[in-house]
Amino acid sequence: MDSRNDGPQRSDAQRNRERILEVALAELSRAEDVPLSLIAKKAGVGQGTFYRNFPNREALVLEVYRHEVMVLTDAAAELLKTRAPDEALREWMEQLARFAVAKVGLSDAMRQIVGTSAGPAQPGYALVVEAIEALLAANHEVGTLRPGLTADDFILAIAGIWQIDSSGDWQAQSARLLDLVMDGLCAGAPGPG
Amino acid sequence: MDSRNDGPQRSDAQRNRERILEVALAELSRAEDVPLSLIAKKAGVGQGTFYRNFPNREALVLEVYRHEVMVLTDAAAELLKTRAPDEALREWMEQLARFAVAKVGLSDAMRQIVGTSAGPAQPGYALVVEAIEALLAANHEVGTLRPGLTADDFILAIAGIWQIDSSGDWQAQSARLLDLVMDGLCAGAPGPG
DNA sequence: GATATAAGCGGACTGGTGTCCGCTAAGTCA
DNA sequence: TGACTTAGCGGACACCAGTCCGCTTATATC
Repeated sequence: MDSRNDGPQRSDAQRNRERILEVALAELSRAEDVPLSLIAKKAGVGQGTFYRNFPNREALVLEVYRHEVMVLTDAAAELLKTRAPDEALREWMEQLARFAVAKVGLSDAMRQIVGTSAGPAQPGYALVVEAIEALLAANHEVGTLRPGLTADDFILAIAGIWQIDSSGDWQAQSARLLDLVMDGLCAGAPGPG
Repeated sequence: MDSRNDGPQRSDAQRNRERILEVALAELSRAEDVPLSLIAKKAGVGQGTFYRNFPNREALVLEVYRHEVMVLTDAAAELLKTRAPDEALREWMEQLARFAVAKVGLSDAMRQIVGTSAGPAQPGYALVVEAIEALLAANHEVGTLRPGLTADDFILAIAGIWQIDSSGDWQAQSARLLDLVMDGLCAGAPGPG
């Protein structure tokens, strides 16, 4: 445990953190498997500083893609305004799948994070869970989902998304997976009323 | 690539491989995250010998649990003899889930292997795929599965199994997951005839 | 048994993750 | 502006995965 809880940071610390993120975005875009030590060096900070900010690769990746993650979570709210809840859910899952295939590094991070109790601690991860909960709540409201389904259940159900191989025919593969999952999610739904 | 294809091994080589597996079983039972170098040392072989036999941790784990894996795949055939195909499938998935929770190291290995093109190369993995294909074929025969479902689809659908946290209420969690997946697998099934 | 040969050995080495801890300098208060 | 306090720094370090290559020795052949 380090001083990562609250209170104002020292200004140099904040600058360092931002420089790391800047460099990380650039480097991770070039190759997913850049050594973290290289990112630290290019950002002009020591190993210690780097790891104090991002205790492991997953934490860094999640933070680097925070912007994209926020786009995704915003999309959930948007979809709920413009579509029926079940369509919104399905469409959102498709966006998620596209995202997973495009950002392999993020898929790796998600595989690591899902199913560890440390998961919800990640601030970026919490956003995704919130978006999911909103989607599920809207669907439960109108009775298009099986009863008792939680966000955790949902996350496990779509775990396959993070495993799809981006080479090969991922479009067909993810479509088949999502069809199947969607059917599972909706089976036994009480229906409207 | 090394001489891992066929032909008779030298006797000392075979002895070494067996000693490694012996030690690995003991060590992995004590703790899942034993350093591979320690296993090599305790088996009295060099790093080179170790890695020639097992190019990475997953390969070793898969081989160590080969016996258990074979029990599992045998169970598939057995279930198909004694039950209706859909019940057999469901029961087998439950065995798989129990297995995944019990052998955390194997879950880690499976997460690594699923979704990489290197997966099917693992001999132990191929056995599991065969078992799955038999279960699916039997179900397709009697029309209890959605059409066009392949073993790959199935593996992705149950990917969540490898993510279940063994601490916490994994029984309820896996039951909910399997209910959901099963409904998805069966949705749109043509039915008998 | 002596010889040839290549399968197999094993440990030094590379490169990466994550930790530790003595030191530096930013913020604070007078 | 100077002294004090401590958050934060950063690089040496420990440890592990995986590779490489000169050497050893099991086996085949005579």
